Amino acid sequence: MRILVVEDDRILGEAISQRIGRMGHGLDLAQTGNQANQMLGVQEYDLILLDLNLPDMTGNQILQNLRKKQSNTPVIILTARDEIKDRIELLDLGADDYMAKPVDFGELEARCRALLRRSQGQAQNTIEYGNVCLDLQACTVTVAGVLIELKQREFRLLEVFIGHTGRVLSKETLIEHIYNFNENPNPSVIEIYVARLRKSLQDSDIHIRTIRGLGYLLEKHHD
Amino acid sequence: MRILVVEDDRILGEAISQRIGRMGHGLDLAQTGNQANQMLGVQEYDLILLDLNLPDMTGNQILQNLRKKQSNTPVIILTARDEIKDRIELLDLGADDYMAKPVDFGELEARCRALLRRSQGQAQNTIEYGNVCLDLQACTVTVAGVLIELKQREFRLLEVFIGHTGRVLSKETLIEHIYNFNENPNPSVIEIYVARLRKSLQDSDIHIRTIRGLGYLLEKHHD
DNA sequence: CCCATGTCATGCGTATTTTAGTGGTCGAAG
DNA sequence: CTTCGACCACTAAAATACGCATGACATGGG
Repeated sequence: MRILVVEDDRILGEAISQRIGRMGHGLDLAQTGNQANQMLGVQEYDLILLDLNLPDMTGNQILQNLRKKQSNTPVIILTARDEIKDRIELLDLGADDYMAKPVDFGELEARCRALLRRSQGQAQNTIEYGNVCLDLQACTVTVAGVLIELKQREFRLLEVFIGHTGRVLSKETLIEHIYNFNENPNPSVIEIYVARLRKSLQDSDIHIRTIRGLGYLLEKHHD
Repeated sequence: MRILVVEDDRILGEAISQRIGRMGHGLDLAQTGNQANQMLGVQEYDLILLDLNLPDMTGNQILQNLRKKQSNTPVIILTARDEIKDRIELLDLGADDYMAKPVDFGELEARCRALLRRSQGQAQNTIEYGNVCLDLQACTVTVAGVLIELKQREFRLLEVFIGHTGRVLSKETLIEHIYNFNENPNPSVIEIYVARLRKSLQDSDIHIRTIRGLGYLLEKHHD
């Protein structure tokens, strides 16, 4: 999962980044509205943490901008202001949640988990597809109830696949979801991880179909 | 949209119901945990407002119960307690949001709207023409509901045809649409792909008519 | 320093795309 | 009505791009 943190306060931004980073997600930090908009133009995110008070524009504008593009990435607002009116407006604008500063990191993590879960169309902390079950918190995977070992990257890849079932995912798209902005690996690394994932999933009833020239597609097995 | 309100306090429950009802949604009110579980067994809801302190069981149990059934209906918790710990647990249990009592009705409405929007927002990106249906995300095509296999180029070509129904498309135009600027294939490749597409579409109710000297035209079949 | 993990480079096999070539069809002009 | 030329359909085979396996090379934490 790939998360954008928009926060001008360097200290707070870094603190959040660290915390989120430890959850094992790809993460970008924008310190101005402009920067944020640029990044949003280039990259699709799975979650956005948005500070309202930015030096160059209000979080409001960023949010409007985002929704205008038909994006439905979940957004959590961070705000020092606690006037209910504003919050309502933001929720109506398309924010999904908000938190008042000072931020309680534990709660922030929980809310991130809840929203990420929802945007994947699941309301549980484990995602199941076929006989494969991901535990997002423990970062473990079971196939038919048997625990299997996945490396971090493999796990994240599988997470993206299961979160986008029914969609063909190109190597580029997959890279965007499991790498940071400043990382530019060769798209062929995806081939490697797909290969490893396939090996790990060979006893499961799902498999990754390659669609030549387009990407990969997660499917249930039907022999 | 159909909403379940679980709230034992009669006054508050009615107030919420009225308010939500005015948003134009169908609504049921449960005053006990048992009642709630019963209703959840019979009816599928699009959103649940759940009071934590019920006479016969905790909201917790209802939530667990719900998630055990693989339901991913969004849930908003209503709670008088405002200890952060509890809230985190609930979010982790699969709640999507919470509000502290006393409830601000404006805010409640806004949150409901946000969650409903999100759960609806999984619109499918498909184009239909006749009995042919393109899924742009999965890059798949069905004819009369049956999945057919198309190569990448064939798919793109069909996409262009369906996106320009009622227009005669010259080979040159088609090439411009499915090739990059720097690629300059022989215009006759289009003939090949049209031939292959025709073969794939022979069981459909659309066909590609040749207009000699001008190009091709996608039409619905009428024998 | 060593091991675990992640990334990259090479070469091979195959699926897809493109070209080439042959024969067929259409339509206009004689 | 016939004939001619241009355009189109179709097959087979060549060329290419793509994906995969393997192993070598980085990197970073213990």
